[in-house]
Amino acid sequence: MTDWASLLNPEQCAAVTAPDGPLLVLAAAGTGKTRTLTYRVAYLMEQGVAPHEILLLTFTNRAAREMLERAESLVGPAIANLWSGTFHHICHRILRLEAEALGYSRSFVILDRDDAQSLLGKCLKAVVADPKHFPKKEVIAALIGKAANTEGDLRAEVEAATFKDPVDPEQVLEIARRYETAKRESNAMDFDDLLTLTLRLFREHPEVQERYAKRFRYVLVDEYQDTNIVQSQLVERLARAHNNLMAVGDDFQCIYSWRGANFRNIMDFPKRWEGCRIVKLERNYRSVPEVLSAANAIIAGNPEQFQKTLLPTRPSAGRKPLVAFVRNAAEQSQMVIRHVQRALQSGYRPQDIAVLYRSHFHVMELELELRRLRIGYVLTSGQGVFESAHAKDVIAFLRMCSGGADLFAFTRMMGLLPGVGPKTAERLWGKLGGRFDATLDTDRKLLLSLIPAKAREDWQTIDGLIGRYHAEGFEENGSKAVIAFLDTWYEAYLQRTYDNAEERAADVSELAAQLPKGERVAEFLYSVALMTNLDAENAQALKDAPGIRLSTVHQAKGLEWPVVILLWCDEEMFPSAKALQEGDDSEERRLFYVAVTRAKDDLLLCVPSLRFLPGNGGTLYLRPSRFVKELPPDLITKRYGMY
DNA sequence: GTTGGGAGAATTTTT
DNA sequence: TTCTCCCAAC
Repeated sequence: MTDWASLLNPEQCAAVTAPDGPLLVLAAAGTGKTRTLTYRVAYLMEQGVAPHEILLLTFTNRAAREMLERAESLVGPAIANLWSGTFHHICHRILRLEAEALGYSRSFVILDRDDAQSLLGKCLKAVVADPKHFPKKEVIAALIGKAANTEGDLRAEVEAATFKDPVDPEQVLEIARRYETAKRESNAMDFDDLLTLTLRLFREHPEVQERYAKRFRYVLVDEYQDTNIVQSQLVERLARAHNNLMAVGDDFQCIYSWRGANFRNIMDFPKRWEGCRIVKLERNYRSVPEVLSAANAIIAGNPEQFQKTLLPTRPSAGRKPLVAFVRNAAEQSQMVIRHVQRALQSGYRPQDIAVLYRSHFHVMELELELRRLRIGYVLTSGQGVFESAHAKDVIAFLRMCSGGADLFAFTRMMGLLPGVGPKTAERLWGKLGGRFDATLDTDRKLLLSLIPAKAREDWQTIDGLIGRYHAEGFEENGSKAVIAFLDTWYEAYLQRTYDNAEERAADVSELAAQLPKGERVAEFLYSVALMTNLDAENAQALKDAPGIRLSTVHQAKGLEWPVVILLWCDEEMFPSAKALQEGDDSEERRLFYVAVTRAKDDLLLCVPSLRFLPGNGGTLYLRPSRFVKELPPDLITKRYGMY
């Protein structure tokens, strides 16, 4: 028997060893949330709960992986039978088994954002006569997504939104209907569908719901403050029968309400789950007191919250957070680089240092400067590895080779051929009868005969690759397939299409190297749409790679570094002007709080006063962020100009 | 129908 | 500066 009390502080121990029933753990930043969750898993297993009876839901893939790793070190390889992952992953896993109950085939494809939006764009064009005076597909996509994630009414969403030109809600509804139909006809689901269709599956098929609810006798949810209505209903349906629900979260760190996350879910948890135990974790093991004081001051500005104060356990560092007022982006970059050099001199490793920012574009100048000076960095934000055109081409190729191709992969692949565009691709797909199975010689011969003369030679090469794919067992070794594709045909395509062909080819080689070993290509393809740049096989390598870290604050959630530098602490930048249009600044403040609480020892806030606008040479004067101004002067050190 | 050039717009956060 | 969309030429 494990002596839990000796391994955990009293509050953590209370959470870990809590009896059956609903449990809410309010875990402030850096108070051992992950530790508590993983020990809870270990505790349950020691009590005789089988791993396959436990469901562990997280918000990011990284959190899921980290928790599994840590749990494995406690309980050993049996942990493999535990279902853990993001809501999207778990729903995906369920739908792969149950999709037929919803009228989908089990081999449905997942549309990533680009695919989903271009499909939506087609529907929009079919409905709207004058697209110039109609919101763009991105805007419509956002409205549809908002309605889906909040179980809301699309018409109400449209009526509540403001547009340049008046918008007829009927048209938006019609676009949404067509989009639904289009997805169904092509056996495709977008990200939101993974959640909403699983919920519908449970609603319409109580026996399926019951099967999963029975199986998962214990449901554990991380980052509960960032769940949306659909997610909380899914949890409810899985856990209501047995009440063994553990929700862990911090209302201070709710930063995804723009995606439908509703921190009411955590605020109302005690009401919805009668007899729920509440445990507060407030002892912070991460940061020095100087950082915590600043964090507490920032979050105090928000009205509605569970009262929690970060209590320091570490000794003082004798150094307050530094607020550096600099002139512009160039000076900010210099400041960052000097700060990094100082940190390195005092013994930190590059990977101990993180530069955080509100939006991707905030880091552009710094990135260029780091590159110029050949300072190593790891950028974990921006376009994902799998989102670039060349990566998607390669994945489309794999999809064509491995089992039955889907419309989206087919269209993409055909579009690469000379003289073939969307219309021809559509026609070909129609003539194939809406299917293509690369394992069938008849399908391959038919397609080869249908390809227009102009593209025939290219397609013959690729068709040969498809033949080799099956003859040489590439299905078991995806990287061989990718390399063969690149060498035989794709590199030449890149050369004639892009001016940065070498870069892209190198990317593809890298991708080939990253393909999971020992996994069938089909398995990889199923979930590739749910992977982000953080989830590639080399995640571990990335974790240990040298170089300072550059990341958005959102992506930094759950992580920590000894030294944290925050860029662009200015009005309009952080808080972002766009976000303020949506409502009050409380979410931006929570986001700022998340940024500050990532720092263990040392925090630098950069406040440039001037920004060059994109385009031709305009400049904009910036005022220091309200979040900086709100910091009591005695908690920080101010510095004007460079070191 | 496809492709490439040119004009125009634009920078929030993620599964 | 970079991507996206639209139009005109093939």
